[in-house]
Amino acid sequence: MPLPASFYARPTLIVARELLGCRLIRRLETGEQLTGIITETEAYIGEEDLACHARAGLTPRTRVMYGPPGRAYVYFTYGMHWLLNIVTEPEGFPAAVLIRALEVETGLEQVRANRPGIPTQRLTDGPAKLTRAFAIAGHHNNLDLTVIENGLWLEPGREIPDSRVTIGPRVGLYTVPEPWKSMPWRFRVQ
DNA sequence: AGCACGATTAACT
DNA sequence: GTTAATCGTGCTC
Repeated sequence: MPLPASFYARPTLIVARELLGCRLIRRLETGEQLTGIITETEAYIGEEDLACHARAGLTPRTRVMYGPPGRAYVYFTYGMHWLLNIVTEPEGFPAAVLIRALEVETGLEQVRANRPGIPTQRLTDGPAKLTRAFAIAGHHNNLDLTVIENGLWLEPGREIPDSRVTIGPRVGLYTVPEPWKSMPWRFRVQ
């Protein structure tokens, strides 16, 4: 059963922490399923957070983050990469969790085919790597992830104890001013 | 209309 | 450690 909208309609930091260990499932058009356990997330929270795209307010790009929780916010960056986020908080408040890394469970052969020439350990250890590996791109933007019909959803997976979770600053923020640059909103499984 | 830059990656010195 | 690749977005003129 997919995680329901009520799971995502909570404070973004709670959702980011609890998504660790959850299973991401991508059902391809062929019917084959790729699954992985989420091992790294980051929270982006509201217009005040100057690292969050919503700092620009409501625009065509950020509209999805203002929408209902449990939708995919997939955006294009650096001219070549797609990044997967999941919208959080009640509708109207712009926030999301970036999925930064996962551990492939099933569909490894297909994942390898999507990431030719890449060593197994490196297939999905970055936010743009996992979208390529799982064939997630712009057409998934604004997709409802609380139903299986759309071919992309999440489920409860493994329990991750706090002792295995590392919390630290978000990465890749070069021109973001303090305090936002250093907020400990990144969650990783050791 | 023009421009600077980016929630990155892979290859390279 | 550095850097090229590559283009949509939002801001300035």
